[in-house]
Amino acid sequence: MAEHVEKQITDSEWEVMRVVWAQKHVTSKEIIEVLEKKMSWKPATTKTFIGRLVKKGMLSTEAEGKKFIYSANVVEGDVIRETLHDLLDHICDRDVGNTIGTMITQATLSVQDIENLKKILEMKESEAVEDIPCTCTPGQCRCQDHSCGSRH
Amino acid sequence: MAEHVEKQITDSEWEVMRVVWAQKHVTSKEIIEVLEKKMSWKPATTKTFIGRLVKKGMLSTEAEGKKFIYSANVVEGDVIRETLHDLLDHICDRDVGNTIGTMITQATLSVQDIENLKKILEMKESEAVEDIPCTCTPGQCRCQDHSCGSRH
DNA sequence: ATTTTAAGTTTACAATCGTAAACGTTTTAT
DNA sequence: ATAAAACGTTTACGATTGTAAACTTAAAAT
Repeated sequence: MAEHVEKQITDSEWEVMRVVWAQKHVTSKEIIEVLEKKMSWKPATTKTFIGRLVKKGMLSTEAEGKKFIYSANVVEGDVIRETLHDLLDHICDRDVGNTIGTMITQATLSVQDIENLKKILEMKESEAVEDIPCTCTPGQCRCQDHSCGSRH
Repeated sequence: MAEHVEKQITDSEWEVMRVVWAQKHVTSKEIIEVLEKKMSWKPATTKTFIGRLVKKGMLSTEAEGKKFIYSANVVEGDVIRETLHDLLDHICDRDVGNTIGTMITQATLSVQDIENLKKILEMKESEAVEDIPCTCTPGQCRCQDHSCGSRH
């Protein structure tokens, strides 16, 4: 599992994928209905995105009976992971911890979530490093100049 | 602080912004040099992105002496927050906790980071909810059908 | 003072994206 | 059996993005 998703998906395509992920296999009619409601897209618009996703290899079609049934070729988690990875590519490694902190601060979490996260953090403790090296390109981060704490 | 950043920035533009954020004010020459090295961009390419960022209002120019000095109109943290927010827009509220978990799992964290995050989590505990309501559009998430745990 | 050089601005151009109509087939309803 | 509806495919078209050359003007070097 955890296939590497090379292809990025756009915001609009993501809307379509969510419908497919939510059901296991869907017809275009269902996708169109959901997004007509949510996004106010004309049926033609949704059709375009479906077509592009099929071309990109994100969706599979199988003629079930007479019409097409769509199913996803990538799992939601992988797309999320890939997106997060892209974001982390834009920030200094030393700043990742703070960014996660921001996320936690802004999120609504359940007691269960917090429980889980605490557990994950504890496991992380074993491999925690004293000082994270900055691997930024010189000129794109202050860490090189003077030893900066995180979140400059 | 924490201005709302309406304008999205593209990956390429982000590269430019990082150079500006790293120094407080830079000349185009410096930006060009850094990105010629890192991205193998021709000077003209970097110039284009600088121009677009100025037009978008992300960068300010002030003629210091004879030439221009660029400085950022948005802080890095806000752009990061905005990007994270956009990502969260694509996933079910009930799944945010897990997504953060994924992030923590994949990140390299320092002992200090873990310490901080634990503290944040503890503070979060007070406002932790028992069950996070799913606010997804019907048809884009399974939570509606049957009570699903997070990460379906 | 002229020529070079550097900086900023314009123009270019293909690829992708958002948005959608039009078209060709196949089903389904009349 | 025909007409109408539905589905997938093509075509369209302006906006944004990545990539960069060309142009203009001002500064620096000779």
